[in-house]
Amino acid sequence: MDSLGDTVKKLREENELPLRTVAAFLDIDQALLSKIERGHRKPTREQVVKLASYFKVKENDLLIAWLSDKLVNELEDEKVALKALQVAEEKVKYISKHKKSR
Amino acid sequence: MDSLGDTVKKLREENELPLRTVAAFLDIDQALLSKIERGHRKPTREQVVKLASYFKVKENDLLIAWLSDKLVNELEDEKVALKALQVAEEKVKYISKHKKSR
DNA sequence: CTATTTTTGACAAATTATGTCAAAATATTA
DNA sequence: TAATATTTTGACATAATTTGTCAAAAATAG
Repeated sequence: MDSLGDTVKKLREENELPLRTVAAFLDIDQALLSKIERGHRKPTREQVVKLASYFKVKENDLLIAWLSDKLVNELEDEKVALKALQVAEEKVKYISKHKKSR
Repeated sequence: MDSLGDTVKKLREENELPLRTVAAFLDIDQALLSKIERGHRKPTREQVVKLASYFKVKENDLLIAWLSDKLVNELEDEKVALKALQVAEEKVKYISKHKKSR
């Protein structure tokens, strides 16, 4: 049940890299990367993509972790969170079934 | 598979009210309500709550429609949308099982 | 045709997200 | 322990997005 931040921190530590190095690759301040790892800030999509290529892990895996974090975050303390997720799932299925071209 | 906007529009038309009236109750410009009904703008949580009480429908039903719209919107064109929703569901379940007080 | 209602698009104001900096806290190692 | 390197924090600036208004155009009703 890892958040994206946990995953990134693990990857960075496995590779024994300081924040500085990875942050430089992402072209952001190391303070920001620290916050991202601890879940105090949300990275951008581009940053997630860059991280996947940097650590050579599947882009989709990181994107799923990132998106699901965002969804959870959006639902915060809503009591109907689960129901909303289920309805959203139906809607997404419906849309993907009915979408033309786009 | 109705969006919140569709639901609100139906409710308003069933009650044969002009945008003007409902918008006045919400204390917003009617143009904004028009956009909300057509899904071109997202209402705030407070507005959704007000709408539920105005039309005397279950607050939770509108909130679920509103939240699921937001989630779908956030997932937009992501190919991993469904997976992300499923992971988010697991995370929400996990959190609600482990949350203390809050 | 005239009135009313709805929709649209450009714009302003407010809010939230993203990033930096410098200092404080923590960990490492000489 | 002292010195150095790393990480974390919080205040702040900037950028981006959201939320709302206004006025005019389009659509609908009478």
